[in-house]
Amino acid sequence: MSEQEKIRIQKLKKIKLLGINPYPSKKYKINYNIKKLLYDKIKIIKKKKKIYISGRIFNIRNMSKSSFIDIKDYSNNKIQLYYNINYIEKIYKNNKYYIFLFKKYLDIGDIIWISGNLFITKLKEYTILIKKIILLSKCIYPIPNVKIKNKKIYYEFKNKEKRYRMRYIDLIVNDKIKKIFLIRSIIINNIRKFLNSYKYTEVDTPILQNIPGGANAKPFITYHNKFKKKLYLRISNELYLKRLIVGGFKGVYEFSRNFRNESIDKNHNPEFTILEFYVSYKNHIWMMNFFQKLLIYICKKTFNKCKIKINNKTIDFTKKIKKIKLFDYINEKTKLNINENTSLKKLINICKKFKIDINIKKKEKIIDNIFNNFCKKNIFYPVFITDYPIYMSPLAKKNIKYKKLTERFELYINGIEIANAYSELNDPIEQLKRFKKQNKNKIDKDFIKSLKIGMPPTVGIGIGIDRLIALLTNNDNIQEVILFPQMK
RNA sequence: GACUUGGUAGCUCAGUAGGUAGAGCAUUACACUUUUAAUGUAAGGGUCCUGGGUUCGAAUCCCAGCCAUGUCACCA
Repeated sequence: MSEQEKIRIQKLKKIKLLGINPYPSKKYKINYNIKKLLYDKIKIIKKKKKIYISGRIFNIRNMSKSSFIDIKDYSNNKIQLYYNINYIEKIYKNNKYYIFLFKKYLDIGDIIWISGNLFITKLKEYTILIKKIILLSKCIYPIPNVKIKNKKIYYEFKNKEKRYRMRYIDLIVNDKIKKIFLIRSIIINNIRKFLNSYKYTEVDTPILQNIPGGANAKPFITYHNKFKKKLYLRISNELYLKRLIVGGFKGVYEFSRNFRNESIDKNHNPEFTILEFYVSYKNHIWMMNFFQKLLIYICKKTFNKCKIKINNKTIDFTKKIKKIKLFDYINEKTKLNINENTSLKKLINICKKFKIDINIKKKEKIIDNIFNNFCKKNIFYPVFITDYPIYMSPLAKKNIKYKKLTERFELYINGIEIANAYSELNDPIEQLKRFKKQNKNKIDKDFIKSLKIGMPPTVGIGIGIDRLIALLTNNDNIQEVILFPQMK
Protein backbone atom coordinates (compact mmCIF):
# COMPACT_ATOMS: atom_id res chain seq x y z
CA MET A 1 0.00 0.00 0.00
CA SER A 2 1.37 3.40 -0.91
CA GLU A 3 2.18 6.07 1.61
CA GLN A 4 -0.60 8.23 0.20
CA GLU A 5 -3.15 5.48 0.56
CA LYS A 6 -2.20 4.94 4.20
CA ILE A 7 -2.55 8.66 4.88
CA ARG A 8 -6.00 8.66 3.35
CA ILE A 9 -7.15 5.74 5.45
CA GLN A 10 -6.00 7.67 8.51
CA LYS A 11 -8.03 10.64 7.30
CA LEU A 12 -11.05 8.41 6.89
CA LYS A 13 -10.75 7.28 10.48
CA LYS A 14 -10.48 10.84 11.72
CA ILE A 15 -13.51 11.90 9.69
CA LYS A 16 -15.49 9.13 11.37
CA LEU A 17 -14.22 10.28 14.77
CA LEU A 18 -15.67 13.72 14.03
CA GLY A 19 -19.06 12.05 13.69
CA ILE A 20 -19.16 12.48 9.93
CA ASN A 21 -20.22 9.55 7.80
CA PRO A 22 -17.80 9.48 4.84
CA TYR A 23 -20.20 7.29 2.85
CA PRO A 24 -23.67 8.64 3.70
CA SER A 25 -26.79 6.98 2.29
CA LYS A 26 -29.01 10.05 2.40
CA LYS A 27 -30.10 11.34 -0.97
CA TYR A 28 -29.09 14.96 -1.43
CA LYS A 29 -31.04 17.19 -3.74
CA ILE A 30 -29.36 18.01 -7.06
CA ASN A 31 -30.90 20.62 -9.34
CA TYR A 32 -28.19 20.99 -11.97
CA ASN A 33 -25.54 19.01 -13.67
CA ILE A 34 -22.48 21.10 -14.43
CA LYS A 35 -23.01 21.17 -18.17
CA LYS A 36 -26.53 22.54 -17.76
CA LEU A 37 -25.37 24.90 -15.06
CA LEU A 38 -22.74 26.43 -17.33
CA TYR A 39 -25.31 26.68 -20.10
CA ASP A 40 -27.73 28.58 -17.85
CA LYS A 41 -25.07 30.54 -15.95
CA ILE A 42 -26.22 34.03 -16.89
CA LYS A 43 -29.82 33.29 -15.99
CA ILE A 44 -28.78 31.70 -12.71
CA ILE A 45 -26.74 34.72 -11.64
CA LYS A 46 -29.50 37.14 -12.58
CA LYS A 47 -32.12 35.25 -10.62
CA LYS A 48 -29.67 34.45 -7.77
CA LYS A 49 -30.81 30.89 -8.03
CA LYS A 50 -29.60 28.45 -5.41
CA ILE A 51 -27.56 25.57 -6.78
CA TYR A 52 -27.32 22.02 -5.55
CA ILE A 53 -24.73 19.91 -7.31
CA SER A 54 -22.34 17.10 -6.66
CA GLY A 55 -19.19 15.86 -8.31
CA ARG A 56 -15.69 14.58 -7.89
CA ILE A 57 -12.87 16.84 -6.71
CA PHE A 58 -10.14 17.26 -9.32
CA ASN A 59 -8.06 19.99 -7.80
CA ILE A 60 -7.83 21.91 -4.55
CA ARG A 61 -6.05 25.25 -4.20
CA ASN A 62 -5.88 26.18 -0.56
CA MET A 63 -5.32 29.77 0.63
CA SER A 64 -5.03 30.55 4.26
CA LYS A 65 -8.70 31.04 4.96
CA SER A 66 -10.31 30.11 1.70
CA SER A 67 -9.99 27.52 -1.00
CA PHE A 68 -10.75 26.92 -4.63
CA ILE A 69 -11.91 23.49 -5.61
CA ASP A 70 -12.51 22.17 -9.11
CA ILE A 71 -15.12 19.47 -9.42
CA LYS A 72 -16.32 17.42 -12.37
CA ASP A 73 -19.56 15.49 -12.64
CA TYR A 74 -21.10 12.93 -14.99
CA SER A 75 -21.72 15.62 -17.58
CA ASN A 76 -17.94 15.70 -18.02
CA ASN A 77 -17.77 19.41 -17.25
CA LYS A 78 -15.79 21.11 -14.55
CA ILE A 79 -16.70 24.03 -12.35
CA GLN A 80 -14.76 25.93 -9.75
CA LEU A 81 -16.04 26.17 -6.20
CA TYR A 82 -15.06 28.89 -3.77
CA TYR A 83 -14.93 27.98 -0.14
CA ASN A 84 -14.71 30.60 2.56
CA ILE A 85 -15.45 29.94 6.22
CA ASN A 86 -17.42 33.20 6.50
CA TYR A 87 -20.07 32.05 4.03
CA ILE A 88 -20.55 28.53 5.27
CA GLU A 89 -23.87 27.71 6.93
CA LYS A 90 -23.87 25.57 10.01
CA ILE A 91 -24.83 21.98 9.51
CA TYR A 92 -22.83 20.23 12.16
CA LYS A 93 -22.78 21.40 15.77
CA ASN A 94 -19.35 22.87 15.46
CA ASN A 95 -18.40 24.86 12.40
CA LYS A 96 -14.77 24.08 13.01
CA TYR A 97 -15.52 20.72 11.50
CA TYR A 98 -15.62 22.42 8.19
CA ILE A 99 -12.13 23.68 8.58
CA PHE A 100 -10.98 20.24 9.51
CA LEU A 101 -12.94 18.70 6.73
CA PHE A 102 -11.60 21.04 4.14
CA LYS A 103 -8.09 21.79 5.11
CA LYS A 104 -7.16 18.41 6.43
CA TYR A 105 -9.38 15.70 5.19
CA LEU A 106 -10.66 16.44 1.72
CA ASP A 107 -8.61 15.03 -1.15
CA ILE A 108 -8.51 14.98 -4.90
CA GLY A 109 -10.87 12.20 -5.93
CA ASP A 110 -13.42 12.70 -3.16
CA ILE A 111 -17.04 12.99 -4.19
CA ILE A 112 -18.88 15.87 -2.57
CA TRP A 113 -22.27 17.55 -2.58
CA ILE A 114 -22.54 21.29 -2.24
CA SER A 115 -25.14 24.00 -2.22
CA GLY A 116 -24.42 27.61 -3.00
CA ASN A 117 -24.70 30.50 -5.40
CA LEU A 118 -23.02 31.23 -8.67
CA PHE A 119 -20.82 34.31 -9.00
CA ILE A 120 -17.97 35.57 -11.16
CA THR A 121 -14.48 35.95 -9.72
CA LYS A 122 -12.06 38.77 -10.43
CA LEU A 123 -10.50 36.59 -13.10
CA LYS A 124 -13.95 36.19 -14.68
CA GLU A 125 -14.34 32.55 -13.80
CA TYR A 126 -17.84 31.30 -13.09
CA THR A 127 -17.62 29.93 -9.59
CA ILE A 128 -19.96 28.58 -6.95
CA LEU A 129 -19.77 30.13 -3.52
CA ILE A 130 -20.19 27.20 -1.16
CA LYS A 131 -22.88 27.48 1.49
CA LYS A 132 -23.08 23.84 2.50
CA ILE A 133 -20.77 20.97 1.79
CA ILE A 134 -21.24 17.24 2.38
CA LEU A 135 -18.74 14.47 1.77
CA LEU A 136 -20.53 11.78 -0.24
CA SER A 137 -17.70 9.34 -0.84
CA LYS A 138 -14.12 9.35 0.31
CA CYS A 139 -11.48 8.46 -2.26
CA ILE A 140 -8.82 6.34 -0.61
CA TYR A 141 -6.83 5.22 -3.63
CA PRO A 142 -5.17 8.32 -5.09
CA ILE A 143 -6.12 8.93 -8.70
CA PRO A 144 -3.54 10.18 -11.18
CA ASN A 145 -3.40 13.95 -11.09
CA VAL A 146 -3.88 15.06 -14.63
CA LYS A 147 -3.51 18.80 -15.12
CA ILE A 148 -4.93 20.78 -17.96
CA LYS A 149 -4.03 24.27 -19.07
CA ASN A 150 -5.26 25.86 -22.29
CA LYS A 151 -6.60 22.46 -23.34
CA LYS A 152 -3.09 21.04 -23.10
CA ILE A 153 -2.85 17.98 -20.87
CA TYR A 154 0.02 17.59 -18.45
CA TYR A 155 0.90 14.37 -16.64
CA GLU A 156 -1.62 12.48 -18.75
CA PHE A 157 -2.62 9.03 -17.54
CA LYS A 158 -1.71 7.16 -20.70
CA ASN A 159 -0.07 3.86 -19.79
CA LYS A 160 -2.20 1.46 -21.84
CA GLU A 161 -1.87 -1.49 -19.51
CA LYS A 162 -2.88 0.54 -16.47
CA ARG A 163 -5.68 2.24 -18.37
CA TYR A 164 -7.22 -1.05 -19.49
CA ARG A 165 -6.75 -2.83 -16.18
CA MET A 166 -8.20 0.10 -14.24
CA ARG A 167 -10.67 1.42 -16.78
CA TYR A 168 -12.59 3.17 -13.97
CA ILE A 169 -9.60 5.47 -13.47
CA ASP A 170 -9.20 5.91 -17.22
CA LEU A 171 -12.82 7.04 -17.46
CA ILE A 172 -12.54 9.44 -14.53
CA VAL A 173 -9.35 11.05 -15.64
CA ASN A 174 -9.47 10.96 -19.45
CA ASP A 175 -12.49 12.80 -20.82
CA LYS A 176 -11.88 11.66 -24.36
CA ILE A 177 -12.06 8.01 -23.29
CA LYS A 178 -15.44 8.51 -21.71
CA LYS A 179 -16.62 10.20 -24.89
CA ILE A 180 -15.67 7.14 -26.94
CA PHE A 181 -17.90 4.94 -24.83
CA LEU A 182 -20.74 7.44 -24.92
CA ILE A 183 -20.47 7.36 -28.72
CA ARG A 184 -20.39 3.57 -28.65
CA SER A 185 -23.64 3.55 -26.75
CA ILE A 186 -25.22 6.07 -29.10
CA ILE A 187 -24.17 4.10 -32.18
CA ILE A 188 -25.64 0.88 -30.82
CA ASN A 189 -28.86 2.68 -29.90
CA ASN A 190 -29.07 4.17 -33.36
CA ILE A 191 -28.62 0.79 -35.01
CA ARG A 192 -31.41 -0.54 -32.83
CA LYS A 193 -33.66 2.37 -33.73
CA PHE A 194 -33.00 1.88 -37.42
CA LEU A 195 -33.70 -1.84 -37.39
CA ASN A 196 -36.76 -1.43 -35.21
CA SER A 197 -38.14 1.14 -37.62
CA TYR A 198 -38.27 -1.67 -40.21
CA LYS A 199 -40.08 -3.89 -37.70
CA TYR A 200 -37.23 -6.33 -37.36
CA THR A 201 -37.19 -8.15 -34.06
CA GLU A 202 -34.38 -8.07 -31.53
CA VAL A 203 -33.88 -11.55 -30.10
CA ASP A 204 -31.71 -13.42 -27.62
CA THR A 205 -30.27 -16.78 -28.55
CA PRO A 206 -28.13 -19.20 -26.54
CA ILE A 207 -24.63 -18.23 -25.58
CA LEU A 208 -24.08 -21.71 -24.15
CA GLN A 209 -24.30 -24.02 -27.12
CA ASN A 210 -24.15 -27.79 -27.60
CA ILE A 211 -22.40 -27.46 -30.93
CA PRO A 212 -20.41 -24.30 -31.65
CA GLY A 213 -21.44 -23.50 -35.22
CA GLY A 214 -21.82 -20.69 -37.70
CA ALA A 215 -18.12 -19.95 -37.98
CA ASN A 216 -14.79 -21.72 -37.95
CA ALA A 217 -13.00 -20.84 -34.73
CA LYS A 218 -11.79 -22.49 -31.57
CA PRO A 219 -14.45 -22.28 -28.89
CA PHE A 220 -14.20 -21.83 -25.13
CA ILE A 221 -15.31 -25.03 -23.51
CA THR A 222 -17.28 -25.36 -20.30
CA TYR A 223 -19.14 -28.11 -18.52
CA HIS A 224 -22.68 -28.59 -17.29
CA ASN A 225 -22.71 -30.58 -14.06
CA LYS A 226 -26.30 -31.86 -14.13
CA PHE A 227 -26.27 -32.79 -17.82
CA LYS A 228 -22.74 -34.12 -17.40
CA LYS A 229 -21.65 -32.78 -20.74
CA LYS A 230 -19.51 -30.21 -22.41
CA LEU A 231 -21.02 -26.93 -23.48
CA TYR A 232 -19.43 -24.27 -25.64
CA LEU A 233 -19.55 -20.52 -25.50
CA ARG A 234 -20.86 -19.47 -28.86
CA ILE A 235 -18.49 -18.52 -31.62
CA SER A 236 -21.48 -17.28 -33.60
CA ASN A 237 -25.24 -17.11 -33.30
CA GLU A 238 -25.84 -17.51 -37.02
CA LEU A 239 -27.46 -20.93 -36.98
CA TYR A 240 -29.91 -19.91 -34.27
CA LEU A 241 -31.05 -16.78 -36.03
CA LYS A 242 -31.73 -18.84 -39.15
CA ARG A 243 -33.86 -21.19 -37.08
CA LEU A 244 -35.90 -18.14 -36.14
CA ILE A 245 -36.34 -17.20 -39.79
CA VAL A 246 -37.59 -20.75 -40.33
CA GLY A 247 -39.92 -20.07 -37.43
CA GLY A 248 -41.51 -17.24 -39.35
CA PHE A 249 -39.97 -13.96 -38.25
CA LYS A 250 -39.78 -11.25 -40.90
CA GLY A 251 -36.35 -10.25 -39.72
CA VAL A 252 -34.32 -10.86 -36.59
CA TYR A 253 -31.22 -9.29 -35.14
CA GLU A 254 -29.02 -9.71 -32.12
CA PHE A 255 -26.04 -7.86 -30.75
CA SER A 256 -24.19 -11.06 -30.20
CA ARG A 257 -21.29 -11.34 -27.81
CA ASN A 258 -19.19 -14.06 -29.40
CA PHE A 259 -16.28 -15.92 -27.85
CA ARG A 260 -13.32 -17.23 -29.78
CA ASN A 261 -10.42 -18.95 -28.09
CA GLU A 262 -7.74 -17.41 -30.23
CA SER A 263 -5.02 -14.84 -30.01
CA ILE A 264 -5.46 -11.18 -29.26
CA ASP A 265 -4.40 -8.28 -31.44
CA LYS A 266 -5.64 -4.86 -32.40
CA ASN A 267 -8.57 -6.34 -34.34
CA HIS A 268 -9.34 -9.31 -32.08
CA ASN A 269 -10.56 -9.71 -28.52
CA PRO A 270 -11.55 -13.17 -27.18
CA GLU A 271 -15.05 -11.81 -26.62
CA PHE A 272 -16.41 -9.35 -29.10
CA THR A 273 -19.69 -7.99 -30.33
CA ILE A 274 -21.19 -8.75 -33.70
CA LEU A 275 -24.50 -7.50 -34.94
CA GLU A 276 -26.04 -10.47 -36.70
CA PHE A 277 -29.06 -9.58 -38.71
CA TYR A 278 -31.26 -11.79 -40.96
CA VAL A 279 -34.11 -10.76 -43.23
CA SER A 280 -36.44 -13.13 -45.02
CA TYR A 281 -37.47 -12.78 -48.68
CA LYS A 282 -34.42 -10.60 -49.47
CA ASN A 283 -31.04 -11.29 -51.02
CA HIS A 284 -27.48 -10.03 -50.81
CA ILE A 285 -28.05 -7.28 -53.40
CA TRP A 286 -30.80 -5.85 -51.25
CA MET A 287 -28.54 -6.12 -48.21
CA MET A 288 -25.80 -4.06 -49.85
CA ASN A 289 -28.18 -1.15 -50.22
CA PHE A 290 -29.79 -1.64 -46.86
CA PHE A 291 -26.45 -1.89 -45.12
CA GLN A 292 -25.25 1.33 -46.68
CA LYS A 293 -28.47 3.01 -45.57
CA LEU A 294 -27.73 1.79 -42.06
CA LEU A 295 -24.21 3.21 -42.20
CA ILE A 296 -25.51 6.56 -43.39
CA TYR A 297 -28.15 6.55 -40.64
CA ILE A 298 -25.51 5.80 -37.98
CA CYS A 299 -23.27 8.63 -39.15
CA LYS A 300 -26.08 11.16 -39.46
CA LYS A 301 -27.65 10.39 -36.12
CA THR A 302 -24.41 9.98 -34.20
CA PHE A 303 -22.10 12.59 -35.72
CA ASN A 304 -24.61 14.73 -37.58
CA LYS A 305 -22.61 14.27 -40.78
CA CYS A 306 -21.77 11.57 -43.30
CA LYS A 307 -18.18 12.51 -43.97
CA ILE A 308 -15.99 10.96 -41.31
CA LYS A 309 -12.31 11.74 -40.94
CA ILE A 310 -10.16 8.66 -40.47
CA ASN A 311 -6.37 8.86 -40.41
CA ASN A 312 -6.50 12.32 -42.01
CA LYS A 313 -8.55 11.03 -44.92
CA THR A 314 -12.27 11.56 -45.26
CA ILE A 315 -14.77 8.83 -45.98
CA ASP A 316 -18.11 9.96 -47.37
CA PHE A 317 -20.57 7.24 -46.47
CA THR A 318 -23.17 8.58 -48.88
CA LYS A 319 -20.94 7.76 -51.86
CA LYS A 320 -22.00 4.55 -53.52
CA ILE A 321 -19.79 1.74 -52.25
CA LYS A 322 -17.78 0.05 -54.99
CA LYS A 323 -18.31 -3.64 -55.69
CA ILE A 324 -15.37 -5.75 -56.79
CA LYS A 325 -15.28 -9.49 -57.31
CA LEU A 326 -12.76 -11.23 -55.08
CA PHE A 327 -10.70 -12.77 -57.86
CA ASP A 328 -10.88 -9.65 -60.02
CA TYR A 329 -9.49 -7.69 -57.13
CA ILE A 330 -6.74 -10.20 -56.39
CA ASN A 331 -5.74 -10.37 -60.06
CA GLU A 332 -5.80 -6.61 -60.43
CA LYS A 333 -3.43 -6.22 -57.49
CA THR A 334 -1.19 -9.23 -58.09
CA LYS A 335 -1.50 -10.13 -61.80
CA LEU A 336 -1.56 -13.73 -60.62
CA ASN A 337 -4.48 -14.57 -62.84
CA ILE A 338 -6.14 -17.02 -60.47
CA ASN A 339 -9.78 -17.92 -60.04
CA GLU A 340 -12.07 -20.31 -58.19
CA ASN A 341 -10.85 -23.21 -60.35
CA THR A 342 -7.16 -22.67 -59.76
CA SER A 343 -5.68 -25.90 -58.43
CA LEU A 344 -4.35 -26.34 -54.93
CA LYS A 345 -0.93 -27.17 -56.38
CA LYS A 346 -0.73 -23.92 -58.27
CA LEU A 347 -1.85 -21.97 -55.21
CA ILE A 348 0.81 -23.60 -53.06
CA ASN A 349 3.44 -22.73 -55.65
CA ILE A 350 2.32 -19.12 -55.62
CA CYS A 351 2.76 -19.05 -51.85
CA LYS A 352 6.23 -20.50 -52.14
CA LYS A 353 7.15 -17.92 -54.76
CA PHE A 354 5.97 -15.00 -52.62
CA LYS A 355 7.11 -16.52 -49.34
CA ILE A 356 3.65 -16.57 -47.84
CA ASP A 357 3.49 -18.89 -44.84
CA ILE A 358 0.75 -21.48 -44.97
CA ASN A 359 0.07 -23.86 -42.13
CA ILE A 360 -3.02 -25.48 -43.52
CA LYS A 361 -2.92 -26.47 -47.16
CA LYS A 362 -6.48 -25.73 -48.11
CA LYS A 363 -7.66 -23.57 -50.97
CA GLU A 364 -9.79 -21.37 -48.75
CA LYS A 365 -6.88 -20.65 -46.45
CA ILE A 366 -4.46 -19.88 -49.22
CA ILE A 367 -6.76 -17.53 -51.08
CA ASP A 368 -7.54 -15.76 -47.86
CA ASN A 369 -3.83 -15.45 -47.22
CA ILE A 370 -3.15 -14.07 -50.67
CA PHE A 371 -5.95 -11.56 -50.22
CA ASN A 372 -4.67 -10.54 -46.78
CA ASN A 373 -1.10 -10.17 -47.99
CA PHE A 374 -1.63 -8.28 -51.23
CA CYS A 375 -5.06 -6.67 -51.12
CA LYS A 376 -6.51 -6.04 -47.70
CA LYS A 377 -4.08 -3.39 -46.50
CA ASN A 378 -4.43 -1.32 -49.65
CA ILE A 379 -8.14 -0.86 -49.14
CA PHE A 380 -8.97 2.41 -47.47
CA TYR A 381 -12.26 3.59 -48.93
CA PRO A 382 -15.24 1.26 -48.44
CA VAL A 383 -15.37 -1.66 -50.87
CA PHE A 384 -17.72 -4.61 -51.17
CA ILE A 385 -15.66 -7.65 -52.08
CA THR A 386 -18.06 -10.10 -53.74
CA ASP A 387 -18.31 -13.51 -55.35
CA TYR A 388 -16.39 -15.67 -52.91
CA PRO A 389 -15.98 -19.31 -54.00
CA ILE A 390 -18.18 -21.93 -52.37
CA TYR A 391 -15.27 -23.55 -50.55
CA MET A 392 -14.73 -20.28 -48.69
CA SER A 393 -18.41 -19.87 -47.82
CA PRO A 394 -20.05 -23.02 -46.48
CA LEU A 395 -23.25 -21.27 -45.42
CA ALA A 396 -23.82 -19.09 -48.48
CA LYS A 397 -26.09 -19.64 -51.44
CA LYS A 398 -24.65 -20.44 -54.85
CA ASN A 399 -24.46 -17.76 -57.47
CA ILE A 400 -27.11 -18.48 -60.12
CA LYS A 401 -24.76 -17.96 -63.06
CA TYR A 402 -21.40 -19.10 -61.69
CA LYS A 403 -22.08 -22.19 -59.70
CA LYS A 404 -18.70 -22.30 -57.99
CA LEU A 405 -19.20 -18.86 -56.50
CA THR A 406 -21.59 -17.60 -53.87
CA GLU A 407 -23.88 -14.63 -53.41
CA ARG A 408 -21.69 -13.11 -50.76
CA PHE A 409 -19.96 -9.85 -49.96
CA GLU A 410 -17.62 -8.50 -47.35
CA LEU A 411 -17.18 -4.85 -46.56
CA TYR A 412 -13.63 -3.61 -46.12
CA ILE A 413 -12.70 -0.17 -44.85
CA ASN A 414 -9.25 1.01 -43.86
CA GLY A 415 -7.83 -2.47 -44.35
CA ILE A 416 -10.28 -4.08 -41.95
CA GLU A 417 -13.12 -6.48 -42.53
CA ILE A 418 -16.16 -4.74 -41.11
CA ALA A 419 -18.99 -6.96 -42.30
CA ASN A 420 -19.71 -10.27 -43.96
CA ALA A 421 -23.01 -11.04 -45.66
CA TYR A 422 -24.63 -13.52 -47.98
CA SER A 423 -27.84 -14.89 -49.33
CA GLU A 424 -28.30 -17.80 -46.98
CA LEU A 425 -28.06 -21.33 -48.22
CA ASN A 426 -31.49 -22.84 -47.57
CA ASP A 427 -31.09 -26.19 -49.35
CA PRO A 428 -30.76 -28.72 -46.50
CA ILE A 429 -29.25 -31.47 -48.64
CA GLU A 430 -26.52 -29.21 -49.94
CA GLN A 431 -25.92 -27.71 -46.53
CA LEU A 432 -25.35 -31.16 -45.07
CA LYS A 433 -22.93 -31.97 -47.90
CA ARG A 434 -20.95 -28.83 -47.23
CA PHE A 435 -20.81 -29.50 -43.51
CA LYS A 436 -19.47 -32.97 -44.21
CA LYS A 437 -16.88 -31.56 -46.57
CA GLN A 438 -15.71 -29.24 -43.82
CA ASN A 439 -14.65 -32.32 -41.83
CA LYS A 440 -16.67 -31.11 -38.91
CA ASN A 441 -16.62 -33.54 -36.02
CA LYS A 442 -20.00 -32.44 -34.91
CA ILE A 443 -22.64 -31.47 -37.39
CA ASP A 444 -25.55 -29.46 -36.10
CA LYS A 445 -28.25 -31.87 -37.26
CA ASP A 446 -30.96 -29.87 -35.58
CA PHE A 447 -30.06 -26.91 -37.78
CA ILE A 448 -30.26 -29.16 -40.85
CA LYS A 449 -33.66 -30.30 -39.63
CA SER A 450 -34.84 -26.72 -39.46
CA LEU A 451 -33.75 -26.21 -43.06
CA LYS A 452 -35.64 -29.35 -44.04
CA ILE A 453 -38.78 -27.72 -42.74
CA GLY A 454 -38.05 -24.88 -45.13
CA MET A 455 -36.35 -21.54 -44.72
CA PRO A 456 -37.57 -18.76 -47.00
CA PRO A 457 -35.00 -17.00 -49.15
CA THR A 458 -33.03 -15.02 -46.63
CA VAL A 459 -30.11 -12.67 -46.44
CA GLY A 460 -27.92 -12.35 -43.39
CA ILE A 461 -25.13 -10.06 -42.32
CA GLY A 462 -22.63 -9.94 -39.49
CA ILE A 463 -21.23 -6.55 -38.62
CA GLY A 464 -18.22 -6.27 -36.34
CA ILE A 465 -19.46 -3.70 -33.90
CA ASP A 466 -16.18 -3.20 -32.08
CA ARG A 467 -14.34 -2.72 -35.35
CA LEU A 468 -17.00 -0.41 -36.76
CA ILE A 469 -16.92 1.75 -33.65
CA ALA A 470 -13.13 1.80 -33.62
CA LEU A 471 -13.25 2.95 -37.24
CA LEU A 472 -15.85 5.65 -36.69
CA THR A 473 -14.09 7.00 -33.60
CA ASN A 474 -10.75 6.95 -35.41
CA ASN A 475 -9.12 4.39 -33.12
CA ASP A 476 -6.82 1.80 -34.63
CA ASN A 477 -7.20 -0.70 -31.80
CA ILE A 478 -10.47 -2.28 -30.67
CA GLN A 479 -9.17 -2.34 -27.09
CA GLU A 480 -9.91 1.37 -27.12
CA VAL A 481 -13.61 0.76 -27.72
CA ILE A 482 -14.05 -2.29 -25.47
CA LEU A 483 -14.52 -1.20 -21.87
CA PHE A 484 -12.64 -4.09 -20.32
CA PRO A 485 -10.40 -5.69 -22.94
CA GLN A 486 -9.09 -9.11 -22.03
CA MET A 487 -5.66 -9.08 -20.38
CA LYS A 488 -3.54 -11.78 -18.88
C1' G B 1 3.91 -18.57 -31.64
C1' A B 2 8.14 -15.09 -33.82
C1' C B 3 10.40 -10.53 -33.63
C1' U B 4 10.33 -5.43 -31.44
C1' U B 5 10.32 -1.76 -27.62
C1' G B 6 9.56 -1.15 -22.70
C1' G B 7 8.65 -2.28 -17.01
C1' U B 8 12.38 3.08 -11.91
C1' A B 9 7.86 7.10 -6.33
C1' G B 10 0.52 7.53 -6.47
C1' C B 11 0.97 9.69 -12.00
C1' U B 12 4.26 11.28 -16.15
C1' C B 13 9.15 10.41 -16.95
C1' A B 14 14.80 11.27 -16.44
C1' G B 15 19.29 8.81 -15.00
C1' U B 16 24.01 5.98 -14.41
C1' A B 17 30.78 4.56 -19.53
C1' G B 18 28.63 -0.87 -12.93
C1' G B 19 29.59 2.32 -6.71
C1' U B 20 21.83 0.52 -3.89
C1' A B 21 18.52 6.55 -7.28
C1' G B 22 16.32 11.96 -9.37
C1' A B 23 12.61 15.83 -11.46
C1' G B 24 7.61 17.76 -12.07
C1' C B 25 2.88 17.03 -10.31
C1' A B 26 0.61 14.36 -6.14
C1' U B 27 1.43 13.66 -0.47
C1' U B 28 2.82 15.91 4.63
C1' A B 29 3.98 20.54 7.55
C1' C B 30 4.08 25.88 7.66
C1' A B 31 2.83 30.73 5.21
C1' C B 32 -0.84 33.39 2.21
C1' U B 33 -8.88 35.62 2.39
C1' U B 34 -9.74 35.54 -5.31
C1' U B 35 -6.65 31.12 -7.02
C1' U B 36 -7.03 28.41 -11.62
C1' A B 37 -1.03 23.58 -14.20
C1' A B 38 -2.00 28.82 -7.68
C1' U B 39 2.55 30.44 -5.17
C1' G B 40 6.73 30.29 -1.45
C1' U B 41 9.65 27.37 2.24
C1' A B 42 10.67 22.67 4.28
C1' A B 43 9.86 17.33 4.65
C1' G B 44 8.44 12.24 3.66
C1' G B 45 7.83 8.51 0.07
C1' G B 46 11.32 3.38 -3.99
C1' U B 47 11.94 -4.92 -3.67
C1' C B 48 14.61 0.54 -9.81
C1' C B 49 9.04 -6.31 -12.77
C1' U B 50 10.84 -11.49 -10.80
C1' G B 51 14.76 -15.20 -10.39
C1' G B 52 19.64 -16.56 -11.46
C1' G B 53 24.82 -15.34 -13.28
C1' U B 54 29.33 -12.18 -13.85
C1' U B 55 31.61 -8.72 -10.21
C1' C B 56 34.70 -6.57 -4.27
C1' G B 57 30.02 -4.22 -5.73
C1' A B 58 24.28 -4.82 -10.29
C1' A B 59 18.62 -0.81 -10.90
C1' U B 60 22.62 -0.52 -14.90
C1' C B 61 26.15 -5.97 -18.08
C1' C B 62 24.63 -11.38 -19.29
C1' C B 63 20.85 -15.47 -19.08
C1' A B 64 15.93 -17.17 -18.01
C1' G B 65 10.98 -15.95 -16.76
C1' C B 66 6.55 -12.69 -16.08
C1' C B 67 3.60 -8.54 -17.89
C1' A B 68 2.66 -4.98 -21.59
C1' U B 69 3.36 -1.83 -26.50
C1' G B 70 4.05 -2.40 -31.74
C1' U B 71 4.68 -5.56 -36.23
C1' C B 72 3.88 -10.36 -38.31
C1' A B 73 1.70 -15.28 -38.18
C1' C B 74 -2.98 -17.79 -36.55
C1' C B 75 -8.36 -16.49 -36.18
C1' A B 76 -12.42 -19.35 -43.79
